[in-house]
Amino acid sequence: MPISKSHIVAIALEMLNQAGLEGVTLRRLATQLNVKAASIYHHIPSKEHLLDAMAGQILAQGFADWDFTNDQRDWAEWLDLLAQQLRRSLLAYREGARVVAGAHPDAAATLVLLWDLSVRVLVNAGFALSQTIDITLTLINFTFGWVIEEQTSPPSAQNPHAPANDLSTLSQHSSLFAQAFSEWLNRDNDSHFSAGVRMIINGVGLEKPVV
Amino acid sequence: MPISKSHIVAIALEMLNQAGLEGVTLRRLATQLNVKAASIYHHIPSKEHLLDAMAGQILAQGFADWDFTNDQRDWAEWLDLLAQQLRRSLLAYREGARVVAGAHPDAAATLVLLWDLSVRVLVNAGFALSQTIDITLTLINFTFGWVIEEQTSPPSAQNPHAPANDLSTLSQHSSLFAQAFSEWLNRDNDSHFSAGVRMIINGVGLEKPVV
DNA sequence: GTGTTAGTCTAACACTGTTAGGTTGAGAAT
DNA sequence: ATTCTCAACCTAACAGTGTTAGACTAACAC
Repeated sequence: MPISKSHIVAIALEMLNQAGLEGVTLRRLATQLNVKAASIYHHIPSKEHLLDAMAGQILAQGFADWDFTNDQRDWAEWLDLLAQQLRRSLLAYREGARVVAGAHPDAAATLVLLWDLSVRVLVNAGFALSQTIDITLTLINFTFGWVIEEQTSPPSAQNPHAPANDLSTLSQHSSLFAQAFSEWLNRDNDSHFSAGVRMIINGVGLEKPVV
Repeated sequence: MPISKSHIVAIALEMLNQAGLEGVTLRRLATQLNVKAASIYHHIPSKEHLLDAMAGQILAQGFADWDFTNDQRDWAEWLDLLAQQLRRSLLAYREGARVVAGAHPDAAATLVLLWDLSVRVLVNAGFALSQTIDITLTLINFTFGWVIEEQTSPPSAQNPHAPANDLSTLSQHSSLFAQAFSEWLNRDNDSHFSAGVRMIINGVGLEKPVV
């Protein structure tokens, strides 16, 4: 049975979760496919294209069960749903946010659907056209930045309950910061992210033109 | 005159702006320093450390003229200043946001100062301790996500006035999106970013406990 | 049976980060 | 003045990377 592009991408994503982004090499990937590295080029023109395809697949999987036609949602619920689902999709793979953010944009067909739907929902909710881009871009870029940071220092295997966050290394410097940080640690990452999303959505609400 | 760590980092940053992140290789860097690649290891233990030092330098330069003691600022002005200056610092170098976001956190001493100051300003303004982390993290992660996206597709040399943005490739798919996008293009990137920052700050304002 | 072609292979190229071990030269110690 | 030390550099190599050229094989079409 010959290998196919989708098969290559599937194995590459598996390898991404096991070995991380720098662990995904063409020779290792080929070995996993019972094939030599050069053969991959018969299906994919370059590693860059492979990463693009992986990014596309990550998003496609993350939004597989979505209905992209319903643009009559409440705008605030929509934005929350968008951010939460995007984060979940990126978290599904090790360094997923980095992979998707680093991919060529046209490789992710799912993003087109998301953008289009977001503009339609926001327009239907009464936002001005130009605002719809600002709002969606703000939320999406926030989510990418958040998950990239979230995924850079994953919880160690030794201590799975350690904060998956860069801040832990800073907390020893200032007592006030350390106090704020330790209090902040009482909630989990989901709650932290939701707090950020809530603030953004609340801010968006203030931009809504009165009808 | 022997080379030094700071000299290496300075040339590496120069090379970053000229050749991009993937163009910064130890052999090219050594050539630029009139030295062989192995000699760099006498001053820096690994490329990872070099990238960390570059990230630290990018932030140190971007916030060189800052006073980190004044924590009596207006909280909203402070957050705006933080976001704007952070973005400017990252934009100063090609792929600067990627470099800083990818660095080990403790490599950037400037971030410690920023975090500490931010917590103090927000506490002084009446925010709860745990909120100060949420707020600062939201703004910083948003800024990183924004600038990473902003720097991934820089304006081409052929058409310097083209949008430095991924969205351009999407605008051909949907007419409503294309319309929103073209209207959005009438403003420049600074204005788009400021709109995002403003929304976030407005949302933060709603979280402020009443005194 | 012959031709075509998809799919794989071997071999190599030009790189990369990194290390081991050798050379040089200047300043300190005796 | 001579030895010693050591920082700073060197050459050479290793193991790995993405990528390409060109040869082989097996299956299908006519």
